[in-house]
Amino acid sequence: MENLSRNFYLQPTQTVARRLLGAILVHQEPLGTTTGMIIETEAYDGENDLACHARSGKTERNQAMYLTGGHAYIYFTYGMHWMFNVVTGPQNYPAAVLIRAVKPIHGLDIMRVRRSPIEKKHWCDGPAKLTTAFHITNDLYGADLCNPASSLVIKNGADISDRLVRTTSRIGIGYAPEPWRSKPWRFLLAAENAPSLPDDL
DNA sequence: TCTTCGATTGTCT
DNA sequence: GACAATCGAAGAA
Repeated sequence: MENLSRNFYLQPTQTVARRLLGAILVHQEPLGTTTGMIIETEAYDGENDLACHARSGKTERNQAMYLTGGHAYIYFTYGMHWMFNVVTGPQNYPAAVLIRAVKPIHGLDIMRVRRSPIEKKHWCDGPAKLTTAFHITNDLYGADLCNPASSLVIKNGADISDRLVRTTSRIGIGYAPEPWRSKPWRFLLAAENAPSLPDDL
């Protein structure tokens, strides 16, 4: 199973968001390795997208969005939650895909400790939930997901057919004006539709 | 199952 | 000083 390539992340943001469905998020930690299949994403596409954090230009917080595709953009919000995004597109084009949900595969014992007493089906079904279960924090800000030596990578997973994918408008961006608020840039795969995996992870 | 609401702090205006 | 790419508990139905 191979890491997704740099070229993969240089595709248009919406394409990357759609194609990340079925891919495998892998975090190697001292305690062990946690993995999960990505089942929900959102695309944020450049300074012209008024729902994107880069809408007001480059700041200290969002500078990672200006890196070349394939890096991690991580930020803190609502006073208590970490969010994990994957930067897309060429350098200096601020776009990213928010990873909103994954289906846990490996490292379940580690996740159980972190997410207890919540029941398993809710361990990773929200963007701040999966960062807790996978222990993704600001330490990984700007990390290169294409570097094989990186502790956080995304691997090629299952090919997801269009009939299993739903799109909706993005969540939590009520401040954004139209047409951005209604752009169908959220991509979902129902957890029960997520294919099972080869067991060579 | 659905809806409401409090928690809590970094970042930008 | 306002507010945020949210979560989870609690209460209603």
